[in-house]
Amino acid sequence: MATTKTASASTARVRRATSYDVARAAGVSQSAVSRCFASGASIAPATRERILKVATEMGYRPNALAQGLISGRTNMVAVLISTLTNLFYPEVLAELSRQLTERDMRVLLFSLNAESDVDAILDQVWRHSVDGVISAARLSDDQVKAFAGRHIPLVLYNRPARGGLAASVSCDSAAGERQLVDHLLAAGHRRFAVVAGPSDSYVGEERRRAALGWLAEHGIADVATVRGDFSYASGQMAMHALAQSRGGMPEAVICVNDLMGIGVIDAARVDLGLSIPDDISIVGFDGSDPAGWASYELTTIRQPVRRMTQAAVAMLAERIENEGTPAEHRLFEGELLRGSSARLT
Amino acid sequence: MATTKTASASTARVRRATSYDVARAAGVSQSAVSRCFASGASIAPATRERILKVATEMGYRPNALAQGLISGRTNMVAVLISTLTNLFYPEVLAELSRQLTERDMRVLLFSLNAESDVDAILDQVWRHSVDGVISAARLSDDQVKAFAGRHIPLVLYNRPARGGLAASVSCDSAAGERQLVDHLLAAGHRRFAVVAGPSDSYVGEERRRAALGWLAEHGIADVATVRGDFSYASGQMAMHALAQSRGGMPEAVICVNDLMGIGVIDAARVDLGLSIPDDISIVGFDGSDPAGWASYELTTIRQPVRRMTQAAVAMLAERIENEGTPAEHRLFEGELLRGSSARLT
DNA sequence: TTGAAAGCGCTACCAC
DNA sequence: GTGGTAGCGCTTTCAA
Repeated sequence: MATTKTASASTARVRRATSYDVARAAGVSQSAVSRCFASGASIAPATRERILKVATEMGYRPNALAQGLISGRTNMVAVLISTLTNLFYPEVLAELSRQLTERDMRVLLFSLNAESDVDAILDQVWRHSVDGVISAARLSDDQVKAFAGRHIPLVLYNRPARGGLAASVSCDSAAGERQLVDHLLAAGHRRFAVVAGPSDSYVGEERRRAALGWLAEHGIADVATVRGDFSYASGQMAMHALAQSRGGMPEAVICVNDLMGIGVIDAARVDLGLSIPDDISIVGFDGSDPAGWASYELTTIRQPVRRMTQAAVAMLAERIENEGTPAEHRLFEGELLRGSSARLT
Repeated sequence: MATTKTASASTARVRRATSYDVARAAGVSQSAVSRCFASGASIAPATRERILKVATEMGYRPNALAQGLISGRTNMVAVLISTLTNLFYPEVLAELSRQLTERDMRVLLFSLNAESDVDAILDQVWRHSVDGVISAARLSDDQVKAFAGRHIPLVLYNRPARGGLAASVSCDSAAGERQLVDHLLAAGHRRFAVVAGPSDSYVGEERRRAALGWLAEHGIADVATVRGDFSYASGQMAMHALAQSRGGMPEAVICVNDLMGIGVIDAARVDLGLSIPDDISIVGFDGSDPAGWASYELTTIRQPVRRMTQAAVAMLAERIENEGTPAEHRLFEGELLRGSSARLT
């Protein structure tokens, strides 16, 4: 009975059970096995039971690679995210992962840093046939266009696409900064400073412009601006720079993110011996956990991460189902968290 | 010349260029195209040039699904990680992503929370044919065994496998706690308290036992212990519990992670009006960024995340290349960061 | 060096 | 409801 084609047991590679193995063991066709694991396939309950039993015994699981290759759907979503060491992104990523898992999708993670070759990363995205992409990373217009060219749904997170090339969800920077500025104005502050982000950061610039714009509306045009890189240390440095500027110490400092706000608080209190908020008011943006810690109680705007993520995932899912879905931009308003880092009256 | 098989242009689905398309356009066989994108394949430089040129024009990229299906290698590594909202994991994840990318591997991310069905997640891992797995999440012995059964290399991060079932890298809890305890003893403290993690946390318990054990070695046996859940809020609550315990206020509080240490500091200073480190010394474990912030300057153990991750990735890569590589456990010593949250003399 | 041919494991479509 | 059959896009022999 032995055939020359039979590999000796000792050298046989360990191989996962395939639908053919299950079919043979259950005495059915391979198609039947396939239908067992499909959703709305027509199969007799009895047959189904039997096949599933055999499949379980053999530890059979459909091969996602083969499924993806033939069906054109991989149930994988690429998530592009920059600087995970930032306070805000880990929360976004955790939420994204949770929500995508809920919809039976997997996360192929690409975390970018300053040195990352974005085109090389996009190349990997193309090769892996992901069903869609959610990006919280900087993408050039050409890069965004490449998605459309390849018909891969793209949803941008906190960075609107110019020209409606992609869908997006974001937190309303203008509304947020208006709330913060109003809060500070109500407390009687008139001498402001802004701690901005790098000039190539979209959200950073948006928040900076929004704050300065709203201040200008209220007749406050002479606002000292210092740039940081969103980090704690850059917040500290910004505070020192403001303290030494010939304009004199501001009454209120508007930081475009929480982490720099925390750095500013520490520099003001620990290094400069200022009392907060008596000597100086400080506000941030994000609503990250540390902002709420008792040592800071930073007045800030809480981004509705959960709802934003929900929207991003829903929009992506819709575009995966319906290729034609037009670009859409959803703006969420953040909530003002009144901490004790800014004067109240 | 028209054939009945030709789909009309208007209804044709947008399709990625395949190696056949490139082959046809370049006037070579499909095999030649394949060899162009393989590493050590024999192909004439001239042919190669020509094919690559055509491929670029057509935007051709090898399909990772098909490659994985035929070659048995997907270049995907599953990363299992719990509670991304923790301070330490985002850093680990960022570093893992960076290092795996460097080795031309992709990260399939699975972020677990308390409600996650780990078996369902493992099921997805099996189906996606990943080349290996790095896990910083709780896995049962049976779950770890399942990897061996399926011949999928597994490296555990900060959680050794019982019985040498998997490779692992960890930070030496015992050595770390010894350093912390020695530091506190040198400052003259004799009344200690420990803020531990949940009893089902491996690292948490390891650190708790290490601290208590080393204290016992030094004749200090009566140590108040409070359990938290690694969160900031639980650190605050732990401090309040200690303050109200009939044993009286401890001189030194050992927290098994930084976040609880920070919570303890805030509760002690803000709520209880204690001065740190004059009234009480507090130490943590991890060496996360916030621990170094000027408001805290937490004395802690810095886990060498970079080296640990490097080791984890190297060990995984070796086991992917060589199936037989035996289990190995690499322990890294953390570095004591002397902050101002603990008395120095 | 090159091309032909045989799959990898599956879904989708077709008869029955 | 069920089984046969044709691919999905690629790597990998094996001859030429």
